[in-house]
Amino acid sequence: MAISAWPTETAADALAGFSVEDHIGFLLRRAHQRHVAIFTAGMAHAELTPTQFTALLKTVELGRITQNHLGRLAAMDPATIQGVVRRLTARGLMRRGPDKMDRRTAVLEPTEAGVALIASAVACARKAHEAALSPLAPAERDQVMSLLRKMG
Amino acid sequence: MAISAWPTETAADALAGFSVEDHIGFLLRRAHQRHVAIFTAGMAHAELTPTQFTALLKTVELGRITQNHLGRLAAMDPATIQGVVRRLTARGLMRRGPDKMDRRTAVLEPTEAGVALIASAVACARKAHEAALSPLAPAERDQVMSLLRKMG
DNA sequence: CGCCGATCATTCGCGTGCAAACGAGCAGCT
DNA sequence: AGCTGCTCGTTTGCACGCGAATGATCGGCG
Repeated sequence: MAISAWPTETAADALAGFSVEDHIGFLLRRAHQRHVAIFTAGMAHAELTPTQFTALLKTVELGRITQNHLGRLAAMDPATIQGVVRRLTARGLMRRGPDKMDRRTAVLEPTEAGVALIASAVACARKAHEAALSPLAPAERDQVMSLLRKMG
Repeated sequence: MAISAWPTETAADALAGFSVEDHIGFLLRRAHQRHVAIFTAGMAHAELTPTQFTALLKTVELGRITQNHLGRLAAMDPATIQGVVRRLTARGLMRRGPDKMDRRTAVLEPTEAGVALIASAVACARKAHEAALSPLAPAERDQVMSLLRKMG
């Protein structure tokens, strides 16, 4: 019997049937990379990264919001949102002010420039969304959005 | 007519019907983040990041490979794979040697420690794969893998 | 009132991810 | 031989992303 003649434990055994290309993490990383590339190219004139766009848009939508709260809505931890907000305020796209009720928090609100920029940025984001999904049929686009939402 | 009474251009117009949560980039970023968290937790004992795991696995599979070639297979650009390989070689999981035929390239190969580590790492990666897909039904898992492959 | 756990924001360190620029080496072509 | 264009690998700079630690503040509870 050929099977019993195999070594009991080999690296090949553990690797059998495993391919990185079939790993969900690999596919997610690749798809995300591709979207960032598409988004960045389309957003060239506005110079907003995907995370900066998300943070600024949420701020414009909500008007006044705490930094950590904004981070939770935008799926960024406190350490990350801190840097994003710092870069956006440095560019004059949002403003930070103190909160009279809670001296720990910094309340954020968009500036005129931020509101003005977000309109054209949304248009670019729509195009990036379409471009990233362009390899898929319309029904498939709905599917992948729904499935990713469940995985979130 | 109410419509003609509206302002010609407002930020609200551009934002109408747009929600970051419905943007493919946002969903990809969130799903990817979640997978990295799951993978990292499961790989705690091996101390391999997803990219390090991918690079090491590919090296073990192929035996001898050029750094840039490895990067292409693992979906990392030259600047990124350089850092990944540097950390893996520093930990003694792979080795770099010169190529007699082409003095530009550095040929990589796994060490004994690298081969030994990859076996248990693959088991952890399988678990992370299952855990990341756990919110989905079996048929949906195949769907999302197939769709992400098309988007790659 | 004082204490204590939770929350807010910041900082450090490490690891991706990529554009851009660079020097070295290879191959083909004249 | 020289030239040209390509590839290989590296470095720098910037931007996420997060674990962990820190300090300030808030809230509730005794």
